[in-house]
Amino acid sequence: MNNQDKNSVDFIRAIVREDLATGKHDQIITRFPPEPNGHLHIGHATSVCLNFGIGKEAANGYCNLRFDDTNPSRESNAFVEAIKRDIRWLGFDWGDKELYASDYFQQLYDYAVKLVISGKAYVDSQSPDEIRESRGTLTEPGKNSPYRDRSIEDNLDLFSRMKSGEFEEASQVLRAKIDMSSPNLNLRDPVMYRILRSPHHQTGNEWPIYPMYDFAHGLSDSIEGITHSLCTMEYEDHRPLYDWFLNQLGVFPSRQIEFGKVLLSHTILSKRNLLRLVESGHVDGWDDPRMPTLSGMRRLGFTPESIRDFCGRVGITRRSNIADIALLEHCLREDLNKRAERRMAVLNPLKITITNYPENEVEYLAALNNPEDISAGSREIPFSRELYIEREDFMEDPPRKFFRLAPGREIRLRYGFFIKCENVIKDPDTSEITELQCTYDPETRGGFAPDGRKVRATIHWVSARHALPSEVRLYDRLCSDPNPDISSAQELETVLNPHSLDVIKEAMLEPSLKTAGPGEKYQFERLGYFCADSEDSKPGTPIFNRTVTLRDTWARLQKSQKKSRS
RNA sequence: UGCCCGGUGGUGUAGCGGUAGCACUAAGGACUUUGAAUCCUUCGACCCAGGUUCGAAUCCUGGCCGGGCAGCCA
Repeated sequence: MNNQDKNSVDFIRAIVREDLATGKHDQIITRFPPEPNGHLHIGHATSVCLNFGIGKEAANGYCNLRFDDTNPSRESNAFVEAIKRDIRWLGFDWGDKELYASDYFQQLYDYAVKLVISGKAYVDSQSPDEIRESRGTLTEPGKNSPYRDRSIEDNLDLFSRMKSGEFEEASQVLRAKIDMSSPNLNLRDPVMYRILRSPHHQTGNEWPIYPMYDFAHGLSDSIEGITHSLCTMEYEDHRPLYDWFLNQLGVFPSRQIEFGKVLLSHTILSKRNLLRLVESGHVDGWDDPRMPTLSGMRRLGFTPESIRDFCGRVGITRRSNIADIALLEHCLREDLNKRAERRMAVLNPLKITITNYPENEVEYLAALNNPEDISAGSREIPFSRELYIEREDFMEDPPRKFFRLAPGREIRLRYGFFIKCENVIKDPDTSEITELQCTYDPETRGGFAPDGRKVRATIHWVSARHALPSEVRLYDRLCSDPNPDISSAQELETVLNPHSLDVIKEAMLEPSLKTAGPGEKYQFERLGYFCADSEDSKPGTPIFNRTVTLRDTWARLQKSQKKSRS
């Protein structure tokens, strides 16, 4: 049984496959139904990929984008636009199927009237408090409303007066007449319509009453002919109600199927806490590169391909799960490794002088843009007497296994020359190293030694005179804890990674980076993947965000050495 | 002590009656003009207890653990 079953699909695709095979459906229609009251995040990406993915895979299938806009008091058009942008960016397309539950308000109202006429719905004039009290609890049944047995005529009259705006908010509701003693709370005469005076972003002031989710959602699905209505597990208890409305009305029976939400380690995903982050100023807004929102991830430098790959690898099940952010990062690196052009940049510069290199000379050396993709070509980088290298790449007293530059040691400058450290210059007061004096071997141009001698290390560098000083923002995971417990954390600070952002005001970049446009992605060799910030970069002075580091075996080695020493 | 769902290595997932596969992670090694990438190796799991069966991760029962549900939110 050790052969990979290539036909293995998630349980939802298995159902779809079966429905096609049995002829239950000859066309598959799904929908992605965001409420326009927040931003999409990585958790939503699973659902986007699932719904649009299935819509795309099935023969002549498709997926509607339907905004679930039944609560005007907390929704807005700005969210509609942001959500559309994010889905498009992720790589999905809804054709002309940009739909709104509000498109069906009249139809939904007519359905409600039908239920009133058939004695399955009634207007309840209890206060919200009374309704809540009579609903019962998890362990006790509810009690019937005193208005439950109003005549159909009275109900019709009252409901139409609700619609014409005669009543105050919260004074009346329309409820389905089901069973106040049901063990499923959703079936205890759920509210179908309430009175809301907020203007609606799509329908303006046309309606004073709005349908509740349970009533609107399934019927909207049915109206659109949705065959498989996919949602997360918390709606499972709503399924009997979903089916009840469709059955009572005898309309197209869309099928609701639930799947488990995907959480991500080392971050926060709940709408409430994301909002807290933004409002408290811990992050810079919904698109702060630390945010797990799609807009934040886009700004950080994520590619849509990597996110889709991640969603596919995590898969779909009915279990609750927390995916490891390391998997997301892996998907990103894998994608960027083959696509991002390489550049050199020194984050923490240490000046070196090549003492045997002529004072005013400059020469240009060819560097591969992407060793993984020769078609990416090459570029020329200037070399001169004074250079910057990474401070971390030199140690005066190197430990075992440190292969980089050290006194008397020869290493290679990438695409440059072999250099040897001859002298270390320090600040006499602080004894901080201020400069290294090195010699180079002109015979090693391009990094090859004609005599065949080897060096242990190759490091990156930038010509001091030609370097582009630039701001670089080093982002890291939002939370230090893999599974931050924010339910009990009063202070967000207790779960946030204090080093989620370190700003380097003056990193030294290779000059070719001067023209990097917003959103352009590069690998800074030996450091990581970086993306020109789309908000704060100016023409000629890009600001770079570190999207993700390279895997760093040396850093890990150091860490474990430190640990074993202490 | 209500109803519903779930429980396979650290994480995610496959397996659907013939005793566990894949990916990520981790550890080691090869290679290397990125301590990257690539390649190879290794560690590592069926929640528990009964039952059915020649045979159970798969079916049944009970328990334990985790999640969801008491908005005129979605």
